[in-house]
Amino acid sequence: MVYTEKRIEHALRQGGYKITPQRRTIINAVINSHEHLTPAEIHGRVRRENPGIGLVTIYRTLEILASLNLICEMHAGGNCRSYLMRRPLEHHHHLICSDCGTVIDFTDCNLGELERRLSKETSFKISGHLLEFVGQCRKCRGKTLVGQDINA
Amino acid sequence: MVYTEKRIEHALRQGGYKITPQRRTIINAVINSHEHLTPAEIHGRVRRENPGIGLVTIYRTLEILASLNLICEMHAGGNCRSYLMRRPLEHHHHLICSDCGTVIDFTDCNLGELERRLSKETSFKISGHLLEFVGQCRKCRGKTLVGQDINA
DNA sequence: TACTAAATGAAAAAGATTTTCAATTAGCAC
DNA sequence: GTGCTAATTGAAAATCTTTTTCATTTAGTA
Ligand SMILES: [Mn+2]
Ligand SMILES: [Mn+2]
Ligand SMILES: [Zn+2]
Ligand SMILES: [Zn+2]
Repeated sequence: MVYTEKRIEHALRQGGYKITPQRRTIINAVINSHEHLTPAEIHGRVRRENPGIGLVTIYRTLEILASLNLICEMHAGGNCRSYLMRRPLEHHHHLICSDCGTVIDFTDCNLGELERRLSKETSFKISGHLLEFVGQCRKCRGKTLVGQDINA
Repeated sequence: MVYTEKRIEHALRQGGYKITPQRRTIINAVINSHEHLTPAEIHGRVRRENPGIGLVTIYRTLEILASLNLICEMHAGGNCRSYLMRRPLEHHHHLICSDCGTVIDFTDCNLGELERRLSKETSFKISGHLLEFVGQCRKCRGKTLVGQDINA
């Protein structure tokens, strides 16, 4: 199921939100990028088409889109800035280069059984999960010799 | 293997860092908490023992401790502030309540095989992973009816 | 005890995100 | 189409978080 502009606008309407030119522009910027963008980056792109648009509107729109599950946030290791990214075509996860930031998507995670067990043991109603592997890409290997575990 | 003050100080010395009263206080604050604390929260606690200590010193010390793998950061969904947390006794992951922020640790993740495959396919040298489940705890359930997927 | 590089804290700077509020506008009723 | 109204927008200010600078202090060592 692909997230087209039409579908996203439909979802917005369903949620009781209005369709404004600003929102249209933002949605297009996000749809048309295959990268994970920060609000500031989205602002930069959106301005090319609509120079007057404010960064605040980006934040507000992204918040709505995220609340409707149309896009979502990404939390990379290292410096924990909030990176917003486009909603992909399907559930997937990331493999991130800790040096250059390259992000590779992958789709299989097989966490269903673990999720079921946790849910049972803790009485949580689990609604999602975040899985990221961190390492060094081929390019970046050979420069440093670190190897850190980002879990805790 | 438990991270006592002594062991952490040893690791600092090994890394070429000096042991200062400030660092001692910060380490103790982190060791003695079973919660995940932000730099500001750590500052608050540390000040009770050493009122003059600056927030900058917290940041600097936490950065060192993280670089030595003695503590690490946590990236929760929702508002992506960087939460620092104490290094637990072993590799583990989190189950987080999206409403009240309660964090439950769990240790099994069985990601070895997936990691090996990814590593092979992408030529990444994988050094760690981050796995978090998000949901609603028992208490918080019954209030709202959301159910979001935090992946992308 | 003296030396020196490392560490500290105050203050400023830099960034990111949120709040406020007056002006504008999308969607709807007529 | 016209007008109404609540939602939306953007500028500015306010908040927060994190980093940088720099003068002063201090831990570790000889
Ligand atoms: Mn933990
Ligand atoms: Mn992705
Ligand atoms: Zn890389
Ligand atoms: Zn809860």
